[in-house]
Amino acid sequence: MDHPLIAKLEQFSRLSDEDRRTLEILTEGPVRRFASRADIVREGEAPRAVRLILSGWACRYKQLPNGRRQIVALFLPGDLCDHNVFVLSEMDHSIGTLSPVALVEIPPPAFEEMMTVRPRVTRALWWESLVNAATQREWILNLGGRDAVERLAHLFCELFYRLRGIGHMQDGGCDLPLTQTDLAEVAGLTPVHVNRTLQSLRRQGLLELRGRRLTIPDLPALERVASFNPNYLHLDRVGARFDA
Amino acid sequence: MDHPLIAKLEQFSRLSDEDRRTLEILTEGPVRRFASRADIVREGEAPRAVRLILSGWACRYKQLPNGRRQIVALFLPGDLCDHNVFVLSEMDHSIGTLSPVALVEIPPPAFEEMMTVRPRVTRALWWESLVNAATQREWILNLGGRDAVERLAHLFCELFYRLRGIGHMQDGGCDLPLTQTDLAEVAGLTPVHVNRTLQSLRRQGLLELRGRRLTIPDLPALERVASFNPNYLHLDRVGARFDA
DNA sequence: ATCGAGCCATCACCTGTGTTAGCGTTCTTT
DNA sequence: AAAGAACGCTAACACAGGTGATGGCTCGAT
Repeated sequence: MDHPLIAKLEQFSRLSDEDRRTLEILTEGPVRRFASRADIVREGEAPRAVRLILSGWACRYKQLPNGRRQIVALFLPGDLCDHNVFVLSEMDHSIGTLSPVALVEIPPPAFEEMMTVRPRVTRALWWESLVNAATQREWILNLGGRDAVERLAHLFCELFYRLRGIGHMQDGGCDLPLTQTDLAEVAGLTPVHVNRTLQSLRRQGLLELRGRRLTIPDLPALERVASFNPNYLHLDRVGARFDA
Repeated sequence: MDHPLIAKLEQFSRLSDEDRRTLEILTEGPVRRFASRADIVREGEAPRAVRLILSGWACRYKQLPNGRRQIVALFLPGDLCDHNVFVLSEMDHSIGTLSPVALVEIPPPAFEEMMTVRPRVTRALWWESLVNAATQREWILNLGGRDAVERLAHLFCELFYRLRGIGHMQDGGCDLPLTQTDLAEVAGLTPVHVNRTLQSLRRQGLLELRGRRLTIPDLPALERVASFNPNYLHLDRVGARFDA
């Protein structure tokens, strides 16, 4: 398998062999593995290292006193849990897995040293954190401005682009470990209504969803339904990699 | 009036006279003024400088093709529009004013130079950008997990803390330039329902709102209604400034 | 002094989503 | 092989919030 962080950053800028090697060395620490549905960090704990997801799906989530849980971000392979967390004394949210996950923890000093010697990588990492922020904003728009059908359609469009960027889409399809309850916690809906909404998307031929496999037969159509605009992903070099 | 950025950063760490002077010099460029309801930057434009709000209220917003507008962040005096935007080639959202605004634009080189010579300020700026990210997450939770009453109550709690941090709360009250339509665009509601909800908050004695002035007579009560937890604002030094 | 534009308020009605409950299937565990 | 848990699906009903329309107030422009 290709290195997911390198694959991700190369969507933004071309990296030299030297850059790539630096990233490989940085992330070759011991691999930590987590079961599905386990917590990686909990709200209230002190942040320690920078974490890189190597495989599997994870999420940031926050819990309300009434028991409701809201997923506020999804982590896919190649995603970093914010570079500078260690400035903060306490986590304001938890990070948990949605499937079995493998990750490495990058020691902050190694991270900072790399920033001084590899400017192109540093710039690419700034890009990645700005894209994260933009994605958060898009989720706010999604929750505040779109109805259930548009909201789920938008989520699947985003996942399509993000998974393709790390080479996880094969012929319009991907593995989707999320349950309908997970989707509900992402979309701010109830599981029942997620089910209704998925039925509707399927009936319209916008989605196939069998077992743990998602297929998007007609991405442009889905994008139209979602009023999806990928500009917030800032995929500057995408033409170089995916055009015919 | 005190320097709003310095006031803000001192909620996180104590700054030296030297640090303060550096920040003052950095932000003493020409002041640009905008009328109320004007755009500062538009989606699609290339980002240029780092902007610091000196006075007035502004917002990031995104527009849906159906005309709906969603405010995804509020800027108060002392707030910076992300440090590193200039890495991106194109804005994915617009920034507009909600009241008359004065701001300075900090040239990126000056910014970067400061980062190399004033580590404590740099750290404080990291803190500020992490707090921004945390606030975005909290807004996602707000939209996804809370009903209209809780949502508006939460917003007013957040504004209380943020305004207090920059010295803009006087005896439990502040000026609130937002119209009910603005509140609707923040909270993902219709203006009509915002009106209903404000009535309800007023009837419960949680809020006074006359003219452009907001008073919160009983913050703890409002916090309870909102299930507000200020941990996401990471006000590490707050005890040093506001305790009796 | 008058006009018009915002803004706040209110009403009646409608609809998207939540709630509760139940059933069948598939996976896991033993 | 059996039992239980998790998950997907459905249905009937309830309600929070959206829609559209209207009136009154305030305030700046003419």
